[in-house]
Amino acid sequence: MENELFEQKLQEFVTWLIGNGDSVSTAERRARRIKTLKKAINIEKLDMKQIYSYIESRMRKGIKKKTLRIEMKDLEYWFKFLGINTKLPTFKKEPAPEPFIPSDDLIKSILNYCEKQPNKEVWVRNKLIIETFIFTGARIGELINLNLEDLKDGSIYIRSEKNEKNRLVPLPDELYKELLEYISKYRMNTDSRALFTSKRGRIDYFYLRKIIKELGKKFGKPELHPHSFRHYYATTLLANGMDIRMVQILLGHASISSTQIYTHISQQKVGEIARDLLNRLFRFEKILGNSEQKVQIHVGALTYRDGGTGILTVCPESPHNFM
DNA sequence: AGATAAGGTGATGTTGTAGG
DNA sequence: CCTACAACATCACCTTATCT
Repeated sequence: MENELFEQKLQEFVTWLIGNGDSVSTAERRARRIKTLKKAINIEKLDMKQIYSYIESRMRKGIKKKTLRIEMKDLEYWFKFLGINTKLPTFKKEPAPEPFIPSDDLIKSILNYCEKQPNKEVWVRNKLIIETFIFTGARIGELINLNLEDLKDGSIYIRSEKNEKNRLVPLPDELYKELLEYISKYRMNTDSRALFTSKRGRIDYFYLRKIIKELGKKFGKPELHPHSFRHYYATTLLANGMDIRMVQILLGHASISSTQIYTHISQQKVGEIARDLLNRLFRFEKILGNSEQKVQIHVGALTYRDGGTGILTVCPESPHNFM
């Protein structure tokens, strides 16, 4: 009885949120969270003490601040809906964990495995899905929504459902040919428009995730997931010298700061190169350390701003002067 | 004007179901 | 076993707002 009343109230809350500009799915998610929060705290009236102890117990359980921030925001909306304007605790952003980036070897192994499978309808498709991920940087949602007509003139048109941030990305010639061959020979015609299909129609979000997940596990990398390929795409382009502004366009980022998330690996690469060089310099120091001899090692050419050139040299006795 | 935080929502992990 | 679908809690990506 009381429950029905609450459900009704929640429904009103959802409508209210939508009126305030939330999308349907966000509004429903907020309502669901309020329902969960109701089990732990009094949501009829504001009780800060209770809220603080709730936060404390959640943090003890190891729940991320990000999650708590979302929950507090939802509560704020809820109380606002009830006519209570309040400010609840907020939480500083935590640094994002390192993303998993598949190695070249892992990708080779997986593609090799796909090629060896007898069931061509499934595995030619799976292989091409992975290659499309790797060579376009598409998100899983974008890949699933690809249609036959999106493949044209050696490029693929990636439609982003939200914000109309669509983009045209180039495909390697070979991959383009393989995709055309897949369409004519292996594609299951269970959906009139979808590029990648299963027995029941357009390939399913959950099913595709499972395929990728299990391939990862098969090769000892359970961290692999569809978004890993997007990281691989971006870092490969950056590591091979592509300008970050071009990568931004290819990934469909509105702002460069989003693309910069992908650059840390290239920085790591810079670190490796630097370490390699420093190790060599350090060896010189060991060998020559006791010697009176002063040796200068040329490590590279320099171009000055005025156009002049010089040689960058390092004295092994004090290699730390480098840079 | 560039850094940083907040906010909205898509993505993921987990668990479970079910027909071939 | 394989393919496919679903709910849900939690988290991360990306855009926008805010602050220097």
